[in-house]
Amino acid sequence: MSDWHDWVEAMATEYELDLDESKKLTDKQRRILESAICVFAERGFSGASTQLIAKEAGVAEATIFKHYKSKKGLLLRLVIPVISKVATPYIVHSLLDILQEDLPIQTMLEELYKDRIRLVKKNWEKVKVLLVESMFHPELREALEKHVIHSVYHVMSERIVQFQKEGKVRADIPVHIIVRSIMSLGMGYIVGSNVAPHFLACSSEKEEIKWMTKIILNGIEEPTPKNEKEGAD
Amino acid sequence: MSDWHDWVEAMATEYELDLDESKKLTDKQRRILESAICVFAERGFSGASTQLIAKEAGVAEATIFKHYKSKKGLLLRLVIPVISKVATPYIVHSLLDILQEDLPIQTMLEELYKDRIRLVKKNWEKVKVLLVESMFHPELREALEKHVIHSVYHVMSERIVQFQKEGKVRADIPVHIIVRSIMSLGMGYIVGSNVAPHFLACSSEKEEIKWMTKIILNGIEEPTPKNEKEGAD
Amino acid sequence: MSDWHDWVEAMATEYELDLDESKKLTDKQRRILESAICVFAERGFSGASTQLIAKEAGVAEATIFKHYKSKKGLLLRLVIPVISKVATPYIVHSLLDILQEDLPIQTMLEELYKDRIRLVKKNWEKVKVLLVESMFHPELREALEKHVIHSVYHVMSERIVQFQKEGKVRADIPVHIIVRSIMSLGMGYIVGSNVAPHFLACSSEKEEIKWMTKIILNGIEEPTPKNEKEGAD
Amino acid sequence: MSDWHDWVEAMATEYELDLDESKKLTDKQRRILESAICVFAERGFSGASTQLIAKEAGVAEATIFKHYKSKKGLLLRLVIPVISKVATPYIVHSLLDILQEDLPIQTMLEELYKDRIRLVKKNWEKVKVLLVESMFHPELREALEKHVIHSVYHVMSERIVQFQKEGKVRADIPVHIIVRSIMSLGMGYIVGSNVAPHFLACSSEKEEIKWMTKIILNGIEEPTPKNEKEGAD
DNA sequence: AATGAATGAGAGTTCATTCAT
DNA sequence: TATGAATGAACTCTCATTCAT
Repeated sequence: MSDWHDWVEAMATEYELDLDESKKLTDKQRRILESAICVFAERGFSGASTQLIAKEAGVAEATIFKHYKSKKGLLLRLVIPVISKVATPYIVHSLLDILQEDLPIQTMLEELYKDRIRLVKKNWEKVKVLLVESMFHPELREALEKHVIHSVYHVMSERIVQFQKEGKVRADIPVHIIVRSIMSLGMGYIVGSNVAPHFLACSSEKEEIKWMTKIILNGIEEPTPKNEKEGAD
Repeated sequence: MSDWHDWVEAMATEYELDLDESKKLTDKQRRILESAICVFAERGFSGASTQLIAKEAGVAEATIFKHYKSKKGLLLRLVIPVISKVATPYIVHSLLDILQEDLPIQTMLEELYKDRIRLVKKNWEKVKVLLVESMFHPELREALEKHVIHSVYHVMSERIVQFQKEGKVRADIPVHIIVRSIMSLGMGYIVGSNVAPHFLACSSEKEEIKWMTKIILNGIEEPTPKNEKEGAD
Repeated sequence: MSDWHDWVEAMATEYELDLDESKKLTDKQRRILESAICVFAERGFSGASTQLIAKEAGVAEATIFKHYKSKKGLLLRLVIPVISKVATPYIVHSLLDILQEDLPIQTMLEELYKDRIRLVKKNWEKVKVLLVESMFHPELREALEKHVIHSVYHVMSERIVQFQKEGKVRADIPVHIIVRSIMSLGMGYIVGSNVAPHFLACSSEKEEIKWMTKIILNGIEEPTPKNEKEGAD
Repeated sequence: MSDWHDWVEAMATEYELDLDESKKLTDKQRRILESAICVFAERGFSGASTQLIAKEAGVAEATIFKHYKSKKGLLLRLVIPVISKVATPYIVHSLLDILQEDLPIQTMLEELYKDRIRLVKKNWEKVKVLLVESMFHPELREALEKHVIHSVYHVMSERIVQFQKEGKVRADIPVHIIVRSIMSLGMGYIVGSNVAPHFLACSSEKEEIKWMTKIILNGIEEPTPKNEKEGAD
């Protein structure tokens, strides 16, 4: 949380972005951004041409370059906010909100999933662009890793450790695996509901979240009331 | 499992691929393929230039087109085998091998993870290309969905249902959620170990698999011996 | 005469041509067109490279494609006007002007030749391109046939029939042969004067036209001495 | 008629052609030639690719170059014979045969047309290639002009002059115009029957020839027995 | 005699970007 | 501010041709 701000600034400066949202976007600027999100999401950064973005936005190609200096600048203009404004501080903050509330684990997890899933679904196109392009642009990858993943991991693992100390989470499981598992189920749901919603994510969101939480907490195994379940193993 | 063969044939025909592996590849052909995997994985399909692929392979650009007719043909030549030869029949087959062996769940899951993870890790670059490009090429997406995801889902869900009937898996959890959760944890591990291995996947593979399996089976919650944990639910 | 308009529109649309001449051509656009006519005429469509056309026009190659979308579009931009604007309506119109004036046959033919020859000579390069390329581009061939040849043939044959009815043209000769013969002599002169002017077309144009007309009307045979048909000549 | 032989030799040498027909063509050689004629006729020299020619001939591309050294050599191999073997000596010879037979003009013209038309129709594809390509290859144009056109013109004009002296052809018409007219009608028929046979050449060949001859000899004008037809002019 | 493999040169076309207006 | 015109560089792909076998 200390240096993403620098990175954002540096990127914004390098690509001459104006990140001050108070200077409200003109109509054309907004249309360019929307068009760009859409085209990037559909064809990827390299596959998108400024020509097409301009056409979809209903502006001249040159206009894009008046505002964003370069194609990559346009990408960053879309993606930096996801990292800087939306992602990191907001994530961490709202995460902390939830984590610090001293809720029972189950409620906490449910809130967590509900919140995260809503967030990602609302920004799905942007998130998709960010995830895909972070594979091909090292700066993006690093920023994503360092700021988003790391900080999320950080706050979550701290809370998990606390839960372990409180005897509410099994202390023998390595923390990183617990954190990763929680995240994996969430991502799995989102990806599944975008890739094959009809059989990978076919219940209501509420149901899905309930079960994901249950599985994380109690696993899928039928509890064998009296005798040890793994006796035969 | 019935028509992926047609799709593969159709694609191969459209892009004039010779899928008969018995016709051994020339040295140059092999180098082209290797170079292509590498460059596609690094920069994505659109971002990769045939010029660069040729240079890395140490051949003339024209040579690529003598063998693969078009850039997209080259992509498919890499990616179709992952779907057709490696993915579908192999996955299903080896999956069935494991699923039908009538092992206890835990062993089965461990075997499953071990096998799948090894498979994906071995072909990670190809898999990465396939996953990313399936976002931008509808034919790929459809093939992946229809043949790989669907068939894997199919065989797995059948086995889960069977476990449920045998009273070994909780029958109240919807099958699709169970299947997705198993897959999610696996993918989460693989992605994590490629994205941020130092904190998302820092144990030995064996350890990781062991814990993933445990979590899936028993969850993370500390069993509270006396009172029922789900009493409040 | 009913559907050439559609064809022209369709072609113009397919190749994104702006046929509205009121939007005056840029200087560069004009130079591109001139260069293209010249290069196509010299080397044929396939033999001409956009690179050369660009060089001769003194513009960048990319500029050509900004204006004409494709090489074939450029060809059509040259050739459609010959069919649409110059050829069909103009030909028919001016043909009708001449044919309807109720001139004696000889004057009519002379006017016809004079007019047609001037027209074709002025646009010789374009016409040459059109003729040659219509051999290799079916759409062109069809348009040429359907619209130019057919409509010219139509108006001419009607007039000839009328002449035949008036007893001014021998009624036993099939009309199509008469029309073709008139056209043949004209084309023969034009081609001859372009191929071997020094011995195939070595008189003044006026002379040539006079004699062509005479031959069509009275043939070349020496009238058999008894009754003078051209006694006054 | 003196130096076409040199030209042919020079060309043959330059392109390493073996013109000695006694060395019978292998099956593949023949297939290459046939394929080449066909492809050149369909797409023009520049538009034809050796790849396509090879494919249509059912041989490897390299095989073409074993036999003909270069693409242009292949063209000349097709086209030189039309000029050298078929065209010039044969034309002149058979022309002379006809011209010298001392037939009445009408019979002579009919024979001429019949003979020429048969010849051209039989070799139409080759002739088409020759005509079109002579527009783009100066050597071809010169050879065609110098040897074919010139020599044909030469023998024909001599015969016409003779007819004029004999009082069988009007002496006031310039010879070149007469020759050109005869050729024009013939070419007009051939072109017409290839371009728009249904309305430009819709009678039987015999009929067509009969009328062409009639028109050349007596024109199309209705003989007006008593009063002067051009009194009003 | 015939070919599969290979290629340098160049084809047409698109790219992101600049600039005068 | 916004754009039409323009472009150099790079793109995918095809060309005629060579060479080892």
